Amino acid sequence: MRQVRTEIRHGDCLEVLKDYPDGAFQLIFTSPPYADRRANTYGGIKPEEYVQWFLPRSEQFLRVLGPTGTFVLNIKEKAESGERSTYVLELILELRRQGWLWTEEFIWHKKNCYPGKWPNRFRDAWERCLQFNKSRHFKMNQEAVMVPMGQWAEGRLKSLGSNDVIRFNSRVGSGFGKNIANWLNRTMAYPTNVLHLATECGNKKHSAAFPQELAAWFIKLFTDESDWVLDPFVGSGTTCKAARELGRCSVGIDLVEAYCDIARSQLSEVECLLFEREPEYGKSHGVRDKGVHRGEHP
Amino acid sequence: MRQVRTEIRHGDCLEVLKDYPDGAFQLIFTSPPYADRRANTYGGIKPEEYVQWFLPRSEQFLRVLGPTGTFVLNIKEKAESGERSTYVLELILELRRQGWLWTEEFIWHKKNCYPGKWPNRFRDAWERCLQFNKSRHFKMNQEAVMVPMGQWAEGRLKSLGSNDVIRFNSRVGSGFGKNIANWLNRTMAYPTNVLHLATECGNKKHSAAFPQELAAWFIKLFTDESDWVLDPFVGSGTTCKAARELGRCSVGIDLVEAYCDIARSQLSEVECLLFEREPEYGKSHGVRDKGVHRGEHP
DNA sequence: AGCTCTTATGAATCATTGA
DNA sequence: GTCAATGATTCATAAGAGC
Repeated sequence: MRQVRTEIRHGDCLEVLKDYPDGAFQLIFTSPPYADRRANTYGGIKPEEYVQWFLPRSEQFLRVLGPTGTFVLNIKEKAESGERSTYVLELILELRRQGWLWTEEFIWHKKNCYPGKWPNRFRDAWERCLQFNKSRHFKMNQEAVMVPMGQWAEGRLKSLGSNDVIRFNSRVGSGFGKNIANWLNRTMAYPTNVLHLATECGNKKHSAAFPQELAAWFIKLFTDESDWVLDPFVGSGTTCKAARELGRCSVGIDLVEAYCDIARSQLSEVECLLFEREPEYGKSHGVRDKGVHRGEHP
Repeated sequence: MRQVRTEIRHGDCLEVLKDYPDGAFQLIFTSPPYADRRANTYGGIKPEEYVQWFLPRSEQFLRVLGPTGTFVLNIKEKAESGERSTYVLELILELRRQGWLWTEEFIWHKKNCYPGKWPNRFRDAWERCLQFNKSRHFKMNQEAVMVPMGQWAEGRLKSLGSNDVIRFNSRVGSGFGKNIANWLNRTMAYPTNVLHLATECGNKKHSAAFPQELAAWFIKLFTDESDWVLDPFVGSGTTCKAARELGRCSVGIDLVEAYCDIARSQLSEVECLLFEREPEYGKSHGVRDKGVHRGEHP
């Protein structure tokens, strides 16, 4: 493994990103401050101002993203006076005008969503993960996120007894054995555009807006090892933590200094884990940077 | 149970709905022809013309919907030359300008989605069910769609077939029904805004665009018995079938005569089922109309 | 009756071909 | 070129056949 670099930068991504050259990143994954949420820390952008606040920043994203890169935006509009806000819809339309291709909308189904009961509304159990690209020909490693097949195949696999295994071992190449071999290869299936993930519970010191697995899924899908990942609203650092554990370099930016501190401390824990694991494999992973780096560009 | 009336009307809903008075319906549930889909039967509305095609019709929907009524639109944009179409987003924005409140967006997660493999896209496993209202104060029967909690209840609920649901719906208040009601209350939870349903496979003579359970869910949630339900693009009649089995009156409209015929024949089967089931409960359900009625307004 | 296994079939999407 | 039609790909269901 090559050296994995991780930078946590304090500041407004609109300004900080000017330090980075064109096409520096392969993936931008972020969950921006939602309109009127986290008002105490981010100043609470109003829904009607959200699009105009976002566009100059996404212009920078467009610049620093590589030609085959992907921008994934995790967002969900709130309900306000009985209605869903429309600023996310308007944002999608404006991002297209800015030059982005709106490739796909993934659904993150929150298996354990926030509890509550209202007379005219059920609990909100999903968020959008909007995929944008600069080109139709972007990098996508579909095999990296394959999942075990459903119960239909599961049932069939269970019924494969020792006879079948013997037959498989001894007769590969012949017609029948070959069929089984092909069939065994098909125990994994490609996922769909609906992701089922539970929100991480509050056992961590600082709850993240999304589970690390969500960031990890998109990182595996849209980057290779040593690629650079950006989270311009990094919060408690989940994206960078996921990137680091997957051997991807990353830059996380946050307006709030306290969040940057949290992110750095979380990343130090990752570092420890990596060192502990190393002896298991009996070889150096080349992880020499014990702290979290700052200021070195991709 | 009072008489359940079901009308299947042939024609363009834009014209046919002029026969119906203001506020005649409590729920409009429909899955309109998607842009560029079903071109052979519906003429295939182009994405860029879709909003302008839809708006005059939704203006009629707004008129015939009662003040506490709900309009649920099942729709999904296609992917075209690598991008998702934006006409659904634009439609939502235009419907708000027309006077609708965009109350909620439910996600129908299609457990068995269409297969396929592409280099830059996974299979599409979800559709939108957009909820619109005329007022913040709409009718919503949350208890009618409660779902089993956890595995223990799930196993027991499997044995509860549709007969039991009918029994539960129709006989709450009597001793037996009350016990069921109590038991249900302890083991049932409110659902979220994500619905997990499989598309019905081609075992039926004519495949519907959505499973009957999807229509039934919204009918139970947003109407009472004897309320009127409208599906202005009724297709093979799934909405009216669901409405009828739940004791709701309904009007289904379709541009294609052949679809109207299918819908009517499906409804005749419902009629037979209702008559067959009746002796089980030893009382009249008041279903006297053996055919499918036409022309009588709510 | 319960099982297993086979098979048909979808509101899909993209690349290619032909007008 | 731009547009329409066709083929290849693929997986969760449920009906149906066989034991």
